[in-house]
Amino acid sequence: MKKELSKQYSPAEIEDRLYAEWESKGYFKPSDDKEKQTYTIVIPPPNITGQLHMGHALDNTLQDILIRYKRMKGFSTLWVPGTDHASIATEAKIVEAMRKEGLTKDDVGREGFLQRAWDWNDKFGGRIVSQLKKMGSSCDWSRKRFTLDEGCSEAVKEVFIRLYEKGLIYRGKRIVNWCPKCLTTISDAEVEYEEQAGSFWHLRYPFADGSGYIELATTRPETLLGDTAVAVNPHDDRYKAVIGKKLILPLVGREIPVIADEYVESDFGTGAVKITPAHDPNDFEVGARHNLEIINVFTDDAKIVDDYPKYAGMDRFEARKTIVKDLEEKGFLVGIENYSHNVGTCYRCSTTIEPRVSMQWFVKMEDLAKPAIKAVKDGDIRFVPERFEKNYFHWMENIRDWCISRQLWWGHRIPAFYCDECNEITVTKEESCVCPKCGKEMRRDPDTLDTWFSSALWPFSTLGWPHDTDDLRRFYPTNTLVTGYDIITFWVSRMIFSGLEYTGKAPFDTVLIHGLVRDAQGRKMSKSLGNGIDPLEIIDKYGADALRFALATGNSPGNDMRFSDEKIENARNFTNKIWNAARFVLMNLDIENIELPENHKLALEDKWILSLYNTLVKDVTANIESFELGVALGKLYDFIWDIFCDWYIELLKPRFAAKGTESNLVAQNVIAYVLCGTLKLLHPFMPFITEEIWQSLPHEGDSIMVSDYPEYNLSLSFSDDERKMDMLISAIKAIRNRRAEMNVPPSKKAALYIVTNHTDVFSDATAVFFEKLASASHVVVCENYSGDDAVQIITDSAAVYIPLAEMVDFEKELERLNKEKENVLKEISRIEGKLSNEGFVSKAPAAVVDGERAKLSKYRDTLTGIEAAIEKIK
RNA sequence: GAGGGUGUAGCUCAGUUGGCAGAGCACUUGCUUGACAUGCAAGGGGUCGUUGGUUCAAGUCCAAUCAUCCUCACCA
Repeated sequence: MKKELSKQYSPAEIEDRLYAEWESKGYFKPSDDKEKQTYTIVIPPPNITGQLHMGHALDNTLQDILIRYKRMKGFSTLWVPGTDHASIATEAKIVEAMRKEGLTKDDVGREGFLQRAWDWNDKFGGRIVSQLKKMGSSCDWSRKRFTLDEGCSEAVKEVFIRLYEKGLIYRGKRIVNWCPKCLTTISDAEVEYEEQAGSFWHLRYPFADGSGYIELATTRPETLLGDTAVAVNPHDDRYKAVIGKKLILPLVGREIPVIADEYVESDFGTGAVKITPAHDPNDFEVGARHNLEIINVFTDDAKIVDDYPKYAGMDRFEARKTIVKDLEEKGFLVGIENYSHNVGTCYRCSTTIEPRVSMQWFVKMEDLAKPAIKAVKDGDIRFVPERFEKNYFHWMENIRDWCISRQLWWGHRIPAFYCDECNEITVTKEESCVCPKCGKEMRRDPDTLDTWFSSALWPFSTLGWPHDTDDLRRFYPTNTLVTGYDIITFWVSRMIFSGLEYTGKAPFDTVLIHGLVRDAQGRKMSKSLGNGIDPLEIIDKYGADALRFALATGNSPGNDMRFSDEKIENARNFTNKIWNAARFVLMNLDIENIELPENHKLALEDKWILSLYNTLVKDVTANIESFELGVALGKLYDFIWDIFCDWYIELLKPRFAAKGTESNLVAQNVIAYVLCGTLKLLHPFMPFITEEIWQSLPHEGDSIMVSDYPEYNLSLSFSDDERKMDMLISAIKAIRNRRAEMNVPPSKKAALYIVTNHTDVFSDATAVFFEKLASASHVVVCENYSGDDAVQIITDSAAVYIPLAEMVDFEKELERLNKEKENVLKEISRIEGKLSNEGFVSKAPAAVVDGERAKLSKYRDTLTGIEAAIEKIK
């Protein structure tokens, strides 16, 4: 049972071994007992393109804390793992890899391309899984899923068909965001706007009848080729007369009308706007209202189309220069103004988005959004912290239809078929079909679905939906969703409306939001900056527990955090501290079983540590229940380091030296009991080290991870003894303090005379503490001290005299005492002021008032002591 | 344009329901004290951004203001 432990903790030796044991024993799977209450988390599936980064490390640490806690609390827990095919990101990587081989998508064809994509998944999908295992994540790997596996694909088809039949999915010619590099549409949510310095070109368009010009301004002169009108505000007096007149489009020569539309703001620019329905979302709407022609001027990759021979094949930015030059030469350019404006870019490749009119599939959002808003308003789902509900509402209340078709191959192919003969559309789960009207073989839509369409179904598709499986009945709805604030709109909101629409239930009850992990300077970690930190390197160097500690401690929900060397070193030091505390305990342990502390004749310090431990159990439990994981971990840190190590272990050393005594036996039982319980409290946060130590201690059961979580126990609450121990501790600290002030080395032992009313506390039994911890040669508790030439240390419960007269400068000592007296008097008058305030005494809770009274009496005792000391010196 | 976050020790950040301001790192001093120098002990260092308000009591609640960061929308 007992092992020799090395002086320094070496995580590398134990982590992989323990993880393999846990997994092989099936601890990650839910309990077989189907009556047990369940607790379920689905993992935010990492993309198969990447490897684990610090964001994942944080996200999964938090999930593992929750799932391990609930497992120990007796829930049947399930953490469903999996990966996301990440259509656009993966496809871009494969295209890039092929480019290096000199190949294009068309060269290898759809089948060939998909083969490459699956190969990619085999190669990289598994890597992220092994990285999650390194973190200690207790996922049920037997239930691992992939957004593109058979089951998820079936769920996607089912949803598509249901929505189509309900009229909530439609196909339409709309203006969409087109990425000319990725060669696909992207949704509104996937567009990132960035401020760019640009120009405002003032142009003039001549009237067809030769009666002068109308002046307008544009940031995109190259789209002039597709202009089909110029719009003004109907109430703009400057232009009322010209509404309906024709203009000649410069360079092109086409006749276009002047139209009136409320969209135009009279006081912006010249009050006249060129309208290009094919290449601007607002213009598209104006065009629709006025029945304007839609003239597309760009190819897929944003080059000018062949219809304009002079510019054909030019890139849009090159065309801009040429067109501006031509306009200038022909006298249509009035001037150029510097102008900074927001430009939409692709969230994957940062290429400037080209709005483009095309036939796409959309999800009609209005009806889906309403119940999703209600579920959060009603509290069926809550966000932690709550403030993110506002973001959610804002997004949901202003939602526009969701463009779901993507011109990509890697993804769920849209289950729609078209008849080239009679234009019939059929939506079906089948892989091919013939036209129900004319019997001709139908052509399948070549496009795939937005990758978020499948991740929106993740909480239930992973459990077997649309089939009514055991897992779905047992584990759905899930409980907590843990994710970063950056994907609330992309993912969380879509899971909520999807869950409500297809299963009739909110997919989870709580959304725990965390922030970003930034570098030590507070910068976002990114590839381009090269400031990313690899969690696996950290694990190799410091261990997974240290990494988990560094990520979980001092972090509060929804807030960004910095990751730094100091933080991880502190975490590593903490693991080492725990290791050595355990090592000390084991060195002094010869009991085979830990007996409950109630059965023993407990010493003061035993009751004190048990009482503090008991409070810790209550606090940590409450903090975890309310998702204050950082606070809970902070309390564990303080208890282990400051209370357990720095005090209790030190207090016990004399008893451990006295082998074979009853007191020694009691000490063994109490310290083992407290250590064991504390390890359990810490286990969800730091699973490896706690398991390794727990296995070395006397224990029942096979693993700490399936042991019972400690419960608050009223019979371990000893408030009197806490107070008594505090008297001793503050006396010891005061003595140390004085000795340090006087530069007395610890090796210089001195006699202590303690004058006190609390002879039950300052007694023969506790004298040894002063010898061990306050450098006392011997301790005398007496009614009063009559010897002269002593250093006097006054606490609220005792006056301590150290005959060290030769080391003390009396004048300095008097000065110090007077200063201390002044401080105490200040405190006394502060509290007296408070207590003489009628409002405070009558309105504040009795406990607070009593607390103040007790403090006052302590300070008065201290004052008496100080005054006596001053008297003595004089 | 709309919404939100943050502002606490030199630095990075906690601070749960309002009840005497905390940690880590850094700094000063002293310690090879029988688990740990990845350690022990003692210490210095804060008008809790600013101004008002509510309250017996405000870092905490309210209002305003300054600084800073973010999200959403977007006017050509």
